[in-house]
Amino acid sequence: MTTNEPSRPRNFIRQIIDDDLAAGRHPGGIVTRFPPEPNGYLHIGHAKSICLNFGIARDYGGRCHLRMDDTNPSKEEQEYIESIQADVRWLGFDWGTHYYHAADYFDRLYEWAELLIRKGKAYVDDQTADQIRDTRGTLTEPGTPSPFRDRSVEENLDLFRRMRAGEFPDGSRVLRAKIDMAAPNVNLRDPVMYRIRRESHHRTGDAWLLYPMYDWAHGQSDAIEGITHSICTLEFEAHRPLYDWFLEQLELPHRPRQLEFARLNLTFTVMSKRMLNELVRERLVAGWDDPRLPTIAGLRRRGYTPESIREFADRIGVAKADSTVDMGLLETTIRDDLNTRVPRAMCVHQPLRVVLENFPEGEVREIEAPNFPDDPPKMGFRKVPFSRVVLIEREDFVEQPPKKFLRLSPGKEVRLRWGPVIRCDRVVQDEAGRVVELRCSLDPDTFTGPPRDGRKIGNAVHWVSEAHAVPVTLRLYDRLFTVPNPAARGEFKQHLNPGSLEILADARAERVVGQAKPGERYQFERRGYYFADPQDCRDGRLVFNRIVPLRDSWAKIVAKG
RNA sequence: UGGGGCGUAGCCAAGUUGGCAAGGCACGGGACUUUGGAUCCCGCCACCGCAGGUUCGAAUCCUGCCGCCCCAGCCA
Repeated sequence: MTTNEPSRPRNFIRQIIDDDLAAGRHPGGIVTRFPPEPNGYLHIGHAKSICLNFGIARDYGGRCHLRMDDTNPSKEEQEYIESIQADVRWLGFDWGTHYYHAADYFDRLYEWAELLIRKGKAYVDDQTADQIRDTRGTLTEPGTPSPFRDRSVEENLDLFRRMRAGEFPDGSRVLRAKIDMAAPNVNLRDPVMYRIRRESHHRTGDAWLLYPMYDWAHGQSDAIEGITHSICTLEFEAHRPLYDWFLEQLELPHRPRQLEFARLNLTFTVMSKRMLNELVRERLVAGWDDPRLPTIAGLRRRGYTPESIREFADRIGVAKADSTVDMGLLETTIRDDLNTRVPRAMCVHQPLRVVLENFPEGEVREIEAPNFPDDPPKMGFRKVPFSRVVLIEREDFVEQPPKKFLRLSPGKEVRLRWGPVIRCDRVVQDEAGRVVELRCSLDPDTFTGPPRDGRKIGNAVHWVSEAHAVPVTLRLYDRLFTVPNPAARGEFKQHLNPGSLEILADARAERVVGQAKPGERYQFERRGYYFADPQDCRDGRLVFNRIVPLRDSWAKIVAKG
């Protein structure tokens, strides 16, 4: 690229908007909307849409509305509305005063429905749901018209008003658009516009028992709000002719344009509301905000930042081809984000006692260590207490080291990060042969620099002073499923990863970590990025969620043999 | 032998009017390193779904074929 412009996400939708603008089509500016149905929690697929819609509004100096697509009283709940608002805000977007509900348009929609009836473009159908389905035809055969299709305008109006007044039982009649029962696009075979449902609506209460269908409500809602580009996912592409048809019949001055893009799929997880719902309901996860879930709430609880999710949305792009993004890309993105903004600290996950025999008992040496070694001034320093007994990671000691092993083993040396070089002199085992302690000696000249004799020390391992260690609980999260595409075939729950959560209750962190506030993040050196759980850090107990492990190239070498 | 979409490297994805294939991730190699982290270099043999055609020249235009996705809720 030879352009010096900061790379703006380019995609076919922005292309279309550019063209529209160039043609002078939107003098009032660009208006988009994010229209979730409040019947579940938002997930990262929604985040893609949110970033797209709000991102466009931001970049084109327009606005983006948040609209609850609440046309179905039986599935929607207040809890979801609140979570949706919280999630969009957390992602960093602001709808200003433009918060709406499709339900707020029920009156207008009703008036417009009467208008369609008067134009002879809609009729009341007395058939049962089964009859309607049976007469819709198939994908290859046309449907057959309802016997009620040609009622008079007067009769239709009368019936429709009585439907509204509650004279008929649920499901007994519907209002249908009169389009074409032989249309090759089945969505145009006289789609249902209204159904009767005696249910309280979370917003309109018992004011209505007539509820509009999505197709009838959506485009009109867009038109009412002055939406210029109504961006939705691919499965609505076949609905676009219907979307346009309603708008055309109503002869509204404002004509929003529907555009469709491919929804996000991610490997090793599921994104469908149904499956997510099942996992939560059956307690296979701890709730909608379980850190293993791809929900916004889950990612937030895990410790992901809104910046990383926005960056992820930019990296994956927007197109029309069905695609499944590698979970590794999300992980890389959060690592990149956290790398430069989170302080480092040491935390031993599974401690092994190391006694430094030539260091005086009772003496404590305060070591100054940079919080961000790549650029120390950026985050300053903290004091790390050092004493005769330290704890190191069990896996950093191996009695019979494989080739290329750079950590500790009998007779070998290793550096304690920011501390001295130590040599393993003796291994203490219990009756079962399990290593319980290492007796080591340190090289006092190496506290602040390399060995004077120039000998090379392979690696530095993290450690904590036993006497100063702060106990922490670590929750190591891993992918929720063991296969790349759990939703593919069969029962997705069969592929749940039994190791998706490992709890380490005996981890020990260095002193500074004891001051961590809920919601703070650290990079525990050589292990990964961690997040002090906002809810479970209580009564002085520290619980950290592993956001993502560090890249582990040693594991890769081992795996290759 | 319905309609609507989509097919560019293992995964995403740019490719405006045809001029002769961006970038990211992953992967491989190297440099550097008191995180086997980070960073920096280099590489990643692309029959642009396939086959024809038009053209001096096609991922881009034309024709035919193949594959995948969506649609037959009084769900959204």
